[in-house]
Amino acid sequence: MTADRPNPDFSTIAFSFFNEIAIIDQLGRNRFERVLPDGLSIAGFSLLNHFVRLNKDQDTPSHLAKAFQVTKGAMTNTIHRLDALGLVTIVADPSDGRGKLVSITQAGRAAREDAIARLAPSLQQLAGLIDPNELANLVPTLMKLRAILDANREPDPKS
Amino acid sequence: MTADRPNPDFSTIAFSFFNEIAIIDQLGRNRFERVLPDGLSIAGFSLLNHFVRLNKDQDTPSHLAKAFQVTKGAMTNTIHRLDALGLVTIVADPSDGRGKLVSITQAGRAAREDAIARLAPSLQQLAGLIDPNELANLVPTLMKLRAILDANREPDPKS
DNA sequence: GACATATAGTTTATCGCTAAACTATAATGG
DNA sequence: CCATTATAGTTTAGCGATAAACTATATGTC
Repeated sequence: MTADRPNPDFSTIAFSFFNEIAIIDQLGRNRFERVLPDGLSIAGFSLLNHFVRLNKDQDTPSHLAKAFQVTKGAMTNTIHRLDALGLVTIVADPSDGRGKLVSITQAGRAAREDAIARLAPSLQQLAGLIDPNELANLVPTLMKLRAILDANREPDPKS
Repeated sequence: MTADRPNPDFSTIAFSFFNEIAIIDQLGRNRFERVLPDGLSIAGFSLLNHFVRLNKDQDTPSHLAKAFQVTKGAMTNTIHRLDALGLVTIVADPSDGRGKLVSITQAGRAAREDAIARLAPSLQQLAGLIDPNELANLVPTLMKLRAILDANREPDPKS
């Protein structure tokens, strides 16, 4: 009678955990969003940042969607918004009639720099409030959990 | 030239942290959402759960919005959806012409029970994949961070 | 009591995301 | 080669959230 129910303690812990995660996500997202340049969203900034960090200047939408663990539709939207702002360019993939290639523009690089500069004060403030080590210690465990959750999704593995 | 920029290490850590948080939130949300009864969202379930956990059976929308750290508009939406499903009732507050009082119905309690039952296998699975202690150890730190982020939001404290 | 201001709730516009249907091109295997 | 199946990208509908404008009622003050 108890064996086939999940450990009640675990349920409680999991609820608390996901609840904190959800609130932190909301607060963090909000904090960064309101400081970003006009049309640039977190999604857009992350994409620009991706190009610079990995020192790539071309990538396909489908690969980007996988990298950010987001649906293709979401990535279409993000890319098209950045394109409208002139921060990326989209061209047909010469070697695959179905595909496209996305590149970051000079304006895109500049917008990323600008965004980082705007983010600085906010990060500066957090650095004064949070012990960097405490934060750093959390990351590996979160990565592990993320990997477990990612590898064990509920059914319908369509992609 | 470097003194007025945030510690680069901290920026990197913070980016990683919020990135993991965002992905975990998405995966967790998705995992639970697809297992919930038809019209019931996480927002709706959380609200029903709130009533039961705190053993309340009446609350005002504005208080609920604060409790969940959500805008009034979002709470209006959540409540109206639950009302449409018959899981809560909304009546005018007799002692305040502006206010309303939300109550959970019997159907709402039943829907919550049902949701918890449906959640069980998913939690069961996680319990087998994640060390409960590891998860439990994370929670206090996350709560502390959440409190800091909450207390130090960016400008425009309208609410 | 009247006016200024605060609070409760709703509405509308916008954003990012998912899911699912759809188009078009590739790749595979009789 | 042709039919099947897989993959790339787009589109549409729906959800939850924010922000800001709006209505209505309370409250505080002179």
